[in-house]
Amino acid sequence: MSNTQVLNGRSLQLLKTLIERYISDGQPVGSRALAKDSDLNLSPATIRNVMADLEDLGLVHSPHTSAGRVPTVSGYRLFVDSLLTVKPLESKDLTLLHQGLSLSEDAHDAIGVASRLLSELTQMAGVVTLPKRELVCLRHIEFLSLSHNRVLVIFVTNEQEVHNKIIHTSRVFSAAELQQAANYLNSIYSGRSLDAVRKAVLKELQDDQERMTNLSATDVHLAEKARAGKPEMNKGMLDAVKMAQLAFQQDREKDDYVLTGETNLMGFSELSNMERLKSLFEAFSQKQGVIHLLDQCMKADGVQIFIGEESGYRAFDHCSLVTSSYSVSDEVVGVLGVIGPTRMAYEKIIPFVDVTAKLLGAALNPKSTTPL
Amino acid sequence: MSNTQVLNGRSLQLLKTLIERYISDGQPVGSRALAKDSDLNLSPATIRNVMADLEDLGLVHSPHTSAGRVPTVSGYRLFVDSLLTVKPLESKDLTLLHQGLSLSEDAHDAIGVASRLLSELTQMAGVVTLPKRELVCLRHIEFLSLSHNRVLVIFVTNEQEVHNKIIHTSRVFSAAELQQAANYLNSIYSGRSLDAVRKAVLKELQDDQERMTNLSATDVHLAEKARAGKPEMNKGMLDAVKMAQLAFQQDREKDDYVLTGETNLMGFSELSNMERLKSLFEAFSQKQGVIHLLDQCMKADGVQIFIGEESGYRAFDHCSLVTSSYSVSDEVVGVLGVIGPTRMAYEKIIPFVDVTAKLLGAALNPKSTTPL
DNA sequence: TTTAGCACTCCATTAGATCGAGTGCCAGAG
DNA sequence: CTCTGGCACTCGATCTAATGGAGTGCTAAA
Repeated sequence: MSNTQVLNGRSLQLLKTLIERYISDGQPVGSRALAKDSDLNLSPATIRNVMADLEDLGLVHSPHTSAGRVPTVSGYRLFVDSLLTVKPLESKDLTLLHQGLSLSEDAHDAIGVASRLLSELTQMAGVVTLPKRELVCLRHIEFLSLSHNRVLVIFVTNEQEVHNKIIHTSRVFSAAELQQAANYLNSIYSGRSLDAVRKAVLKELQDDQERMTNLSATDVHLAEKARAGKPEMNKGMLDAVKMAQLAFQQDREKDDYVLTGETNLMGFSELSNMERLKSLFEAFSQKQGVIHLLDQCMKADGVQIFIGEESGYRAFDHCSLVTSSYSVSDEVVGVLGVIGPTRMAYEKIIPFVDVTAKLLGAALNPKSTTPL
Repeated sequence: MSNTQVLNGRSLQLLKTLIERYISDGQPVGSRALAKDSDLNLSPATIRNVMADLEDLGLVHSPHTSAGRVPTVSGYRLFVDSLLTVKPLESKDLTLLHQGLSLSEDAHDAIGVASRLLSELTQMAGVVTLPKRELVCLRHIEFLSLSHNRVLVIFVTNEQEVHNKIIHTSRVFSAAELQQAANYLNSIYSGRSLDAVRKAVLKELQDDQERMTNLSATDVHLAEKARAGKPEMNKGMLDAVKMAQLAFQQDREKDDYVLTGETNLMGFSELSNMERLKSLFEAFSQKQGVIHLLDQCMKADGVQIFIGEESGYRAFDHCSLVTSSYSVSDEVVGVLGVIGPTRMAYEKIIPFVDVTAKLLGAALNPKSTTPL
């Protein structure tokens, strides 16, 4: 009984050839074809025995009695984890990537270009998340008074990106007050990450709260102590901090990723089922599911792959997602990848995604971050 | 021979019932069904004769010998132009529209809401163009120095919208210079439409050019004359104007319209053909074709309809587009509409689009435009 | 352990048969 | 002249049966 020694080199090699064949043809692979494709000189009958074993292990699957074999998700998994021989990126593609990304104006532009290149060169869908805010540094903040107690907050980050948001204030502020507040915030928080600013601002407010409580308790000693640590915060500064708090509080950006080339997915037969296609596209426009998936990929750095149902999202059941995180200054700030049918040319896509991530990271690198 | 008097009331009424029936069923309508549906008490045979006439006129069409009749594009056109009895908007929908739009924060928000409501309430795709720049007024402009001779331009418009753009300058400007330039521009151009600003700025530059030429020709007299009209422009102002020119020069916004609910279109059988669907979605993501189409709708005010091939874009061959322009202060500034299969319930969609346009206009109205 | 042979299964394709919806046309009624 | 009933005909849709081929599983022998 071969069960003790099932996953020997030979069966693995056969699995590999089977998957390669299936990826290129899209047809279930029969024992005869496999016998010819593999270098091992085996008869179809032998191959059939091996296939039976692989089927027992859940690595391949027969759509029906007299069809060949098709890889299962576990089969693909084993394949990409240990059987795959990655093909180096074609130099043509490398050139295109390099040119496209090095010419980009600002972060958003670079991300758009990356997404477009991913989708065009792979003929699948390309996706790139926006850099997460923990790693984005504040360069400059500005306030502008609007009508009805509303203030427009504009801030520029280290990636030359401009963000803006409208906040509601408790009273009307004069232009001078706003200017002063901005000056104050710029002097203290410029250069720190958005997330750090958010935390620091919260702390300031808490400290102030405490101080107030203490003062109202007329415990002069404690108030003195609290004040000792840092300079007294005057009314203007407090307003500034409050505004900053409103400005930086968690607003999961509406635009969390850039997706392009979705339409490429409509060409694949495994997605020609309208229901599947619809739920996939709905997932794309609802975004949150996709965001969650991509967030997971950000944790592990390097290339990450979800095959078929592995993602846990029904909409992605017949898709695979190949991602890689990209970094700025050795810190992971985002993820990019390719979405396509489970049957995709992993050996090409993996290095492709890998390189794109590296080049995008390089393009975003604050090479030119001269302070304001 | 009935050819002389073909389009009498009876045949028109039959055409109307046929189209209504076809719109609700999606099946070719036979003479028997039509005989029952219409109030005229006619035998199927008579109906068949009428149908033959309508077919000669190109208003209906038979998919094959023994099928019923289906309206052609001309049939639909006649129907919507003169046969249609519009149904008043359901009050439930009206309420939803009203609530959704009146709560919107800023222009972009309102547009997003409008698009979403259009798609959700019609179960088709909703589209809304951004207001065109001729009607958007500048409220405030600001410059921020970036690295490498780049300057970030931020401007706020009357719709509480913030736009930003990076321009490349010929030399590095100090923060003070930029501040001064912004002050200058704000004092002159604030409150004028973006388009007007663009034109005025161009004129300034031309005038200056002339003055320079004249001066270099040492024709003091002419120079004097040129100078007489307006105060001398100093170096700083010139820089400011040049920067403004860069900032406002035609950049057809990347984001010219907001489209939602595309996935609703995947449910319609007439779009279940993957090729059609793909080319339609490609048109959506390429945008320019759609923009051009919508621009056409902006010329005529009121509801505008493109049925099937009428649009001239192959991708829209099996779709209809019902649009209406929307206005702020009695000026048409944009278009909104619904995209669906040619077989759609025009009698409901038309008033729906009409009302949505009016409500969006109202929501965008500068009710709250207190100056800065 | 591998291989050849054989019976068997199942899909895909084709062809034929049948049914029903609907048309076109004609001849007769109003 | 208009409308209607009747009839032959067309065509799609659906079902059945037949056929071929690809591929398997099992067994027995090398």
